[in-house]
Amino acid sequence: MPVGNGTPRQRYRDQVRAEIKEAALAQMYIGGAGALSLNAVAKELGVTGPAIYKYFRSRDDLLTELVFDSYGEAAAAVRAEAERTPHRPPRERLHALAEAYRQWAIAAPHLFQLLAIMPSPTVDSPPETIERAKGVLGPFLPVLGHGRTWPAAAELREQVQGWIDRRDAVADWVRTYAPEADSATALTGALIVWVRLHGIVSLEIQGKFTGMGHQPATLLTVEMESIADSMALPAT
Amino acid sequence: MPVGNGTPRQRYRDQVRAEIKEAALAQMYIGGAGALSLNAVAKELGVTGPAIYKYFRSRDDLLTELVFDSYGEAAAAVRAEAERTPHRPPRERLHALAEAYRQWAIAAPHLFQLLAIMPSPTVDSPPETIERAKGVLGPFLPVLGHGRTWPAAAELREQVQGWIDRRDAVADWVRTYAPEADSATALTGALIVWVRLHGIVSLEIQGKFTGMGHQPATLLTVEMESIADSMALPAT
DNA sequence: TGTACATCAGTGAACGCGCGTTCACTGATGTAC
DNA sequence: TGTACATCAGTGAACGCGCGTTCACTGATGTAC
Repeated sequence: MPVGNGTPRQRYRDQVRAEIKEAALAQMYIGGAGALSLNAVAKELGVTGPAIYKYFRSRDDLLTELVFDSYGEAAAAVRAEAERTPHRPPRERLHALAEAYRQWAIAAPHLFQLLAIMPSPTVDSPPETIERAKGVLGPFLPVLGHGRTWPAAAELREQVQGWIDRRDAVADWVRTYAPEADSATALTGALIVWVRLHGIVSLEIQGKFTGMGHQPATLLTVEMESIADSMALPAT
Repeated sequence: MPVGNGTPRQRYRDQVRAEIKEAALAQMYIGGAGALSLNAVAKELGVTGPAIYKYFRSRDDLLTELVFDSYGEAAAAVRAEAERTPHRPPRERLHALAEAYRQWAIAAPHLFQLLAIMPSPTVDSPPETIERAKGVLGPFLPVLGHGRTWPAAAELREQVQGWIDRRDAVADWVRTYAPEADSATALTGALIVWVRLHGIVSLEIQGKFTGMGHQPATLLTVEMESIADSMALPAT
């Protein structure tokens, strides 16, 4: 969203839109995703309810845009970590990327809920959102491309390969992030990473680990190290 | 809940309570957990809203009881599978138990949401509920007790051991299900199983795998086999 | 620089909705003598 | 077996709430000549 460009009116519009989003997120941060009320947001901004409709067509529109932004932020967090140390060993980078995602989720649990937990019945994912989701897992692809899949994952790998063959968008996506890697290897690895990462982070965010005797970070390390071992990711 | 005992009045009460729950679940099955309205349930039963209050003190009470029941059903599904083939190799049983849990979740996605996904802000988990949750993972314990933890999991294992040492309830729980196993080994394994199982099943239930080129069952097999390998679970 | 006009942010009233919950009641069911 | 009484399931009206959304409006801001 271009803030700071255009006519004064346009700049004002962009700023107010941003303020609405901010207030909406603050509200969801407290009450959890799903606790979004346009009237409450309006009151927070010192404005009447209908005023919001000058900036967003509906509640769903606002929500959809927030989901969209969330993917962007998650992707940015992972990408930032990837760019921080581009030349470290793959094994080390895998841990770092996973932990970066986890830290982002912990810092912004309402955003995490928005894109990963919330059963969003009304908010369907438009194509652009799916496009954005690819950015979250993307940085993992070149890292995992340094490994290989293991025998027990052969069948899964075949299914993934079939997906790559059938869908150009998927093939392109993998090639964009990991042009030098074997696509099926990288994507199979990413699938496993995604599933394990989601398992740990979603349970942690929902507070299901409360009172249990382990540290989520340790658990995440064990899980990622397990993938690194299975895929024989280089440690140097 | 004892249906069929007591005075006629009591039996009637129990039956109506069951009907209310059933209608509530049917409603949540359609609209997702969180779409529970007492008025709608009452209408479904051909009764006015306030009538519900003769059977449940409040909406939250009803929800809490449904959550409680859900844990019971999940636990029953896993236990049933465990009792079906008690003498098979641990490796095989691990796969079977995990798949049984997955199948239960797929068959009753609203119940799964209720206990695993729903951000339940108002419905706190009473101690009895926690007690029930132990029944879901319990049957995994003796199976995993046949293995050993691996080097990369050493730190996690220590944390788990500390938890066992500090909390008698935890120690008792593990001992009940796996009296002959090393507690730390079984519990560390169960933690990993839980996290991976939840990762896959929650994403599948939420439809996040839609359009992707893999079968969840294959993914689950890969993940459980990975645990079996890491823990050197006997295959015979 | 000054005036006429167009744009558009925000208001306030209103719509219709469904929600959880309370309360005094009626009428059927079950119980005790 | 019959009658008096107690229990209690369910009703209907009402309370107060907040929600998303529409609409005609006013008044300030920006634009064009």
